[in-house]
Amino acid sequence: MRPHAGLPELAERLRRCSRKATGPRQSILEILRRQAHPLSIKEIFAALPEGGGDLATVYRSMHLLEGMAMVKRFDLGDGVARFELLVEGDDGHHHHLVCTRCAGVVEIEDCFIHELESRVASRNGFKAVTHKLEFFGICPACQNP
Amino acid sequence: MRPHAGLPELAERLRRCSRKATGPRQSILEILRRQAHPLSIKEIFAALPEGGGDLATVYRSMHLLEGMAMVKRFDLGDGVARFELLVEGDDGHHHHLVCTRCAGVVEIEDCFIHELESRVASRNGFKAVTHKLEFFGICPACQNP
DNA sequence: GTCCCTGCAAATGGTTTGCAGGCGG
DNA sequence: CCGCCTGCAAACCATTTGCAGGGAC
Repeated sequence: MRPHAGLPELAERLRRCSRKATGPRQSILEILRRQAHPLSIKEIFAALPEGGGDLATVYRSMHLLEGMAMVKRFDLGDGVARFELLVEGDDGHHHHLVCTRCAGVVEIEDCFIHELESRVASRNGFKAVTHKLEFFGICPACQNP
Repeated sequence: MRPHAGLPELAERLRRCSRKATGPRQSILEILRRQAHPLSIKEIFAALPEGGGDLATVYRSMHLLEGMAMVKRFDLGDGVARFELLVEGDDGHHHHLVCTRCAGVVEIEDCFIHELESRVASRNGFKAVTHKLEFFGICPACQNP
């Protein structure tokens, strides 16, 4: 995976879209930049510096960043949205293997479904077909308590 | 797909687990029995006969039925749980192709992921690995408005 | 100076729960 | 009869929104 851009470059990407590189937004991007795994809104909010932003602001920021394709939203099936920072120009398509005991997450690099995707699309006459796929299981650490 | 059991047989399955075959539960099973596609709680509730049950009762019933493996829960990514009736002894594993415009659902019979599943499991040392996979696209009807 | 953003608080929508009475087995 | 179930209402949790003041450019 390509390394993420530095904070100044991320801020630049915001300004390029006539969006403001405000304090809370830079904090959020910095938090995501340090994380290999998807973070929930609550986790991001908790990692914010003291008084560094409001929960509603985090929600609004994630919406904005998602719309700009600067972050990608993942649904790990527990009713909580999670986000990962995107490398510019990458669509961030990949999957996760989630431990159902400790909620730990492993990134799965390969995506093996694109061929199936086109088969599913043509068989049913659908266009613009995408997919969501996540794996669940019990991680090594949780197998021996 | 094997046809679903009749209502008496479904009621029998409840009693076998010392659960009561009450009015609301039978109504819910009857509604699901007629449906090929997953139904949301709201949809089930709306299909109930006049005064045939409370919304909370539907939630509680779906929980119970899911625990008994009489229904399967699906998450189509819109924050609403949906349910399908299960044939006894079947785990109901399959996937859906969802139209992002009209929310129509096509059932995808084959599951082609089980081999990948074991590969993902052994590579990462996980046990009991399962997966969730749903496809999204634009259905034929919605392509020509 | 102009809008975009923020903080606060209240609203929303899906889902869960506490409680007292009711019905199935 | 006993305990599982139900209806009603209130609680919960993630997320969204209205509003007025404040800051980035």
